[in-house]
Amino acid sequence: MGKLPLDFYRQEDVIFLSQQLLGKRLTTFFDGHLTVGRIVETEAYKGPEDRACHAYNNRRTERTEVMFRAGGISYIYFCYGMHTLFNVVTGPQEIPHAILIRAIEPLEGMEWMLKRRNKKFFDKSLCYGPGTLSQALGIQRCHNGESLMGNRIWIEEDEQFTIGTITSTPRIGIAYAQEDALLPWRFVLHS
DNA sequence: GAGTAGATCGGCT
DNA sequence: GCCGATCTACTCG
Repeated sequence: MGKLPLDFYRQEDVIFLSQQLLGKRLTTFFDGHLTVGRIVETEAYKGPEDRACHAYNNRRTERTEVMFRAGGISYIYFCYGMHTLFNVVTGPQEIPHAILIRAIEPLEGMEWMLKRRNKKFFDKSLCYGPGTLSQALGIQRCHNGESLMGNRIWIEEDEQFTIGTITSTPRIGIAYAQEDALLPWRFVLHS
């Protein structure tokens, strides 16, 4: 219930969508274990015109191919030799936009998040950061290209939740993107 | 508490 | 062969 529909993901404005995802419930259901976190930080990667995007200049490789598919699927890749980063592919087919989910706050399934992260108690490091949130939710590289309409990974509305203040800043870790490194395409939700 | 080195490997030039 | 959409532990003080 409340699962975001395909129409949502197929919208063209990836900057707008990055802000819309804030406050939503990112949910996974693997091996009978439900884990849910509220999305509190995102970054927009705007396809061909964005030097920070893997699909900059419409570069098509085996890795970037999923971004060219129609919105509503995952783009998951391996970074710095040890981290799995989860993105939402958006826009129509052939437009390689994606949104990196950078942080969540745990809502359900805390004991499984702790177990996957090998931690005893909650603190901010549990799922605050793109690598740690993937680990807490059990997201792995084999889930790349998976539909967000299925029953393993999806995003749902939270009718109870009232959105707070959103601020925008430059994106993290993309100094190589030259002039595009300064674009204010990172969005943070303050509670 | 702040700053930084080291880990570690796939993707692409 | 280089370096990355990062995290953690360890240093120093």
